[in-house]
Amino acid sequence: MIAINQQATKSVLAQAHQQCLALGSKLTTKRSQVLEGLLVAAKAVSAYELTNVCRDKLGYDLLPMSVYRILEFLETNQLAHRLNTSNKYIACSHITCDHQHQPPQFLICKTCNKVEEVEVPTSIIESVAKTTRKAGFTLASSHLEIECYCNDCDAPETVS
Amino acid sequence: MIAINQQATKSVLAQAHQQCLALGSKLTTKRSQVLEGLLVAAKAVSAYELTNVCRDKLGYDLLPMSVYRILEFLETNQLAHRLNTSNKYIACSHITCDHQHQPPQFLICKTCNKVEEVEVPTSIIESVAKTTRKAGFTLASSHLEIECYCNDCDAPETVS
DNA sequence: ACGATAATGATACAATATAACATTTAGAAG
DNA sequence: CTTCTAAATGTTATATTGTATCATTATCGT
Repeated sequence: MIAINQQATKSVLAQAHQQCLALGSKLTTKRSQVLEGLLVAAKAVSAYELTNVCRDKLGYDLLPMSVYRILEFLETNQLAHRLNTSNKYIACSHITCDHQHQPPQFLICKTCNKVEEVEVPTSIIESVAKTTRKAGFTLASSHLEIECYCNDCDAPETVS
Repeated sequence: MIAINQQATKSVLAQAHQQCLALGSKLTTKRSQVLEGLLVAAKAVSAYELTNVCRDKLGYDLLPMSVYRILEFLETNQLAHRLNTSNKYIACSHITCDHQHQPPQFLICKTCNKVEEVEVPTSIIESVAKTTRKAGFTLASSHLEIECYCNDCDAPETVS
């Protein structure tokens, strides 16, 4: 199990390296370490939590300031996402795909921070764009974050 | 203009007072002051910014800790909303309506923090609920926040 | 008036984020 | 191979957002 995950991580990192090159940037050692931290965390973590994951689980020593900078780089290169509703970060779950994606829709467990990344259906994008236009605004991003409970955590009480 | 706004604010506060009573709680002086601060701000503001608005524009002296507590109260009583994407707060724009509402959808200008609060269309709620269920999650809230630019601020460059 | 509960005051501190400047590293130009 | 430049990272300080805790005050039913 652990071996398989390590293998999978390694392959994602290799792919990420290629993706950076294609975008004219470089996945340096530190950047790769931060991305690896996101992958082993396997849920949304704050920049400071990620610093701890990198140190405790991987033996990488990174300063929070560097982690913030690198997370910004990873976002720009579509390797990670920032979740605005929780001020946390996750690895992009589509690093090993090569097709273009719709804007992401994140299903975020309020309890354990597990995140499922799916594509925003076209119908929603169109509906949101229309509403936005009607209200006299211009859409900046269709990225959606939805607060949920995952099956492991279950809602505290019945949700209507 | 100023007189009209003051009048409008007063009427919203009176309505808010009634709404609290109906919910078995009380809109105390401090709480009313914080709500008034949100109303005169007329855009999304952080708790600390709100403290400043209350002091500078209204002459009310409030501690940030109190403001946080009161904002939580106002949220519970559906008089204010917390915007998770920006860690800011706005007055509910439906205080003077008395019908039940759909979950709110917020169009938020990234530049000036102006916010338009509309209802989430039923079709979106259904779509999100379905996606969520399919992924093995339970929806916690359909509250949506959309990043936009308002007409006064315009997008920094053309948005696709 | 008395006691219980709600509301607010006050202080401290935790968690998240950025600014600013120094140093090191990696490539390009000569 | 050196030197210059730009990118990346290190380092420190500080700003911003949010919570915990305990003390004090106000409100209300009895």
